Amino acid sequence: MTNSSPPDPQGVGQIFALFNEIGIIGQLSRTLFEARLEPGMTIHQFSVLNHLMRVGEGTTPQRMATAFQVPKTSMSHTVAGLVKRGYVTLEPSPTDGRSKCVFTTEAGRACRDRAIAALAPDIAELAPQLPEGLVEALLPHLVTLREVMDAARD
Amino acid sequence: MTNSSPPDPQGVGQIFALFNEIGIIGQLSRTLFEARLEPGMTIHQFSVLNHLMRVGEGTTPQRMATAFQVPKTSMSHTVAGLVKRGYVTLEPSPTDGRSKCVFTTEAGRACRDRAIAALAPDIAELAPQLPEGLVEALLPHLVTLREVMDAARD
DNA sequence: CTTGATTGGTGCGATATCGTACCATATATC
DNA sequence: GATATATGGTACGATATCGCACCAATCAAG
Repeated sequence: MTNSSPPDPQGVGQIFALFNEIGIIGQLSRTLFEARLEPGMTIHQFSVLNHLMRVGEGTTPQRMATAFQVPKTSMSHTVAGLVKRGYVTLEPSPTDGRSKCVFTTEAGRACRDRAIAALAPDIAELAPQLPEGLVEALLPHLVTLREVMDAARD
Repeated sequence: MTNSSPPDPQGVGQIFALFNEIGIIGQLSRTLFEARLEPGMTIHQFSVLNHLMRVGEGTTPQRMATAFQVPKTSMSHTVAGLVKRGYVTLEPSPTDGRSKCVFTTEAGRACRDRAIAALAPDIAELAPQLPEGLVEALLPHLVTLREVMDAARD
């Protein structure tokens, strides 16, 4: 407990530990996921596919870059990979000559469904090992935490 | 809600959403952290430094690789970076001719303290924006979730 | 309309991640 | 002790991530 500054205004150490746990769990779930995705497919690629289908088709790479909090060059690379696989198409924006718009293809939707189906067994195996009500207890609080952090980045 | 298989044994969709949130928050906090670490320093490098000081000096790279759930080549690379910066030393193991042992140097400890001090203001700024008791509500549940997942990987 | 600042995207180079193959040491079996 | 298997680490190549510089289109002033 690096006890240097005064009194620890409001559980800074606690929040630090919180992010530590979240990071570890994120890493564990990422490894879990990647093992089931089709070879060569990235979590990011899957996430983008998922995002398009959940949030809406036709967003721009830049918007997804900020949504995912990654540099635009990274998003560019991810989208390029999906294009190469034929899972999304990149159309020039009809309203803004600089932008492009991303749409999932039929193959993309199928791929996403396949991926989720491939993931489900692992999750179903994990589920009964979790204490009753744990997920329900965590999820809403995590959502608010994300919302606060999302809003906090000016 | 990919409604393909039968009845969704036990909130598989919920758990999926849970991991989704955790992944996003992890990404947000990673970006937050990286912005404050000294230039060229990775989260992984900081995590290793932190791990050594919290869990114990003298572990082997391989043990840390499994602890962090990353391939051993990645851990090797991370440790090499820390060695190059003079933050850890790699000694041959006295009991096992194959292994090496990792120890933090004085500079390494100083670096870790500096990093935490650099991070604290951001966290302190975030803290008051969080609902009362949120961290306390989340942390224990996240710990058990991590423990279950940790135990689940045979 | 012209100038200057902003914004979306790409090209490129440096570094990180990670799978495969490989080597050395250790452990098990006989 | 000899052989087989397992384990820790490294070398190397392929891909991912990301900062920086650049270009084109938009927007804001004047």
